[in-house]
Amino acid sequence: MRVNDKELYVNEILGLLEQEYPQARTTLLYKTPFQLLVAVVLSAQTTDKQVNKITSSLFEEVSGPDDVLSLGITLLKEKIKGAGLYHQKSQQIMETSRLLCEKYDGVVPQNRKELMSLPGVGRKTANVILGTAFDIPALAVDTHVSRVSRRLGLTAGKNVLEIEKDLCRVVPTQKWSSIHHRLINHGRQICQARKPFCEHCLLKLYCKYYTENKELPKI
DNA sequence: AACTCGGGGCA
DNA sequence: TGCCCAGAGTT
Repeated sequence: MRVNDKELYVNEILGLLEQEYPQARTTLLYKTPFQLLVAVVLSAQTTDKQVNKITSSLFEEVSGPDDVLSLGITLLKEKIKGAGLYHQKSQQIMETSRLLCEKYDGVVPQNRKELMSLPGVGRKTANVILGTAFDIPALAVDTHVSRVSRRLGLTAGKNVLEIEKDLCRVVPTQKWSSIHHRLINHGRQICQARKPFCEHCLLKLYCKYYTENKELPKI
């Protein structure tokens, strides 16, 4: 497929996704970049429903890293109980808050290197923050995005870096944060790993696994 | 690339 | 019960 055809193809897919998911905002609750950071850290191995339950009360008291410090590790752990892996996450959030206050004047940095130096913040979380809170072009590739991208033939890569690189070539990154949420919603609601609802999928004619009747990658 | 970490919701 | 969830860190 030529590059122009590929762009056309991607634009058609993005148009259908926009039609399916008109609202282009995150399902995660947050008002400050720091709250987004905490919400994304909590979301590992935890359903967004559970994350929202925790953050809706936590964020009444916590809006910046200094609030976490004054809360203390014991109360913090108590408040995020219910998230998966909350023992290590409470320590990571505490340490990250301490680093932000001491080295970054309490402000969440706006570049990937510094973000990833914070405990609990990996490449995916860093890219979500850059793209969503700061509107900086950054593609956050998680399991849903990688699965949907592979099924639609937007990438041939398997690991996240390859997929991120492939997507950068075909997706308009200035609109990424909205596209990101749509790909995720599609992956969670329709294009599920084990039981995809292909009959309800607006994109099925673009899916090589559907049209070629191949076995779906189940990631 | 494989492995560990592990609370809670849901069938 | 068994499976899964908007991952990161270490080896």
